[in-house]
Amino acid sequence: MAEMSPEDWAFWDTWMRAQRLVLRELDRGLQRDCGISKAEFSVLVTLRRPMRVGELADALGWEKSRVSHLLTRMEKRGLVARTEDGAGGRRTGIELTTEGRRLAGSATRAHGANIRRTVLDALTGEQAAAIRSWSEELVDRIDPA
Amino acid sequence: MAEMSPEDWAFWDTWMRAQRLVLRELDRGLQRDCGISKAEFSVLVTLRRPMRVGELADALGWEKSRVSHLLTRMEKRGLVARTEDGAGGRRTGIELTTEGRRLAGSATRAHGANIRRTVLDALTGEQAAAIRSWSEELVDRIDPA
DNA sequence: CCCCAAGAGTTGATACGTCAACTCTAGCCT
DNA sequence: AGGCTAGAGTTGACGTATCAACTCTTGGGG
Repeated sequence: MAEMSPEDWAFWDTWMRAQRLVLRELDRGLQRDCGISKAEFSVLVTLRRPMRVGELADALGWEKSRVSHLLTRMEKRGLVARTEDGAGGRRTGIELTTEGRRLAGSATRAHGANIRRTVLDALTGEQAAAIRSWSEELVDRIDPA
Repeated sequence: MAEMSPEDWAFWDTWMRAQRLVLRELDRGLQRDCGISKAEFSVLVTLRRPMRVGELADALGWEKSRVSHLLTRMEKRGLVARTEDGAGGRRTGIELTTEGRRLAGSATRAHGANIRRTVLDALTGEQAAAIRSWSEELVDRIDPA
């Protein structure tokens, strides 16, 4: 395991900086255009049908407790509703409200446009291929599940 | 401004997922090996000499208030100290404590090793070049300053 | 039938980032 | 000199992420 060279650090710093800028830019866009955070956006687009909390957490790759906290906040704003699961009246489920479904649609369009403008338009085909293959490798390596 | 195609979304989702995994992995490593967060690490390596808060904030590209909050927490743990600037007894400055300097060194080694193992070892030369040029383009585009 | 162990979900404590409002001081203007 | 303004720094409120501890229900053993 070799040491990090100055070039390695420069590469790393630049990448981290670009990442931070992109995330901040997109967060602000989503907040400005739709009034939601990126995390809330993820919930809106993932929750296409009624689900249990654990199922949603798995789909998002988040911890249950994070999902629970976020759902509490979103419920207060009328974007999601906690319901009963139906099957025997067992446990709680969650689903989008009408307002949540409406927001999911408009936010997808707005966020997509922001992504395209901020990130994808700056990307050549070669760069896209390199980044895709690297991303896939990283995901496999860190979280093979 | 074209719409996002399903391939665009797939590319985006994979990249975001890889990013999240990498950041989480490195954060945990730093916490486990050195007991500090990534933000604290950045302060430790940036604060090589006594500085003013605004100078540090500029060097890091962060908001002053974020720096101030973080310094408050780090001061409590004895990693940094708020001092007077000297020149005429004007304003407050900040500097690393002995403990902070020690941690800066060991954390740089530990964190560097984690970065190399987690990220750089998964990278070919071509991918590195593509990602570097893309990162630079993004930084120019979003934050030309 | 009663108890208890496991799984699902929630809650609380703590840490962090952001925004806006606030304090303090130095330099300037008259 | 008196007062105003600009810049530096801090603080508080709020939303958010993580971890651990907690509650509730269900299903199994005795």
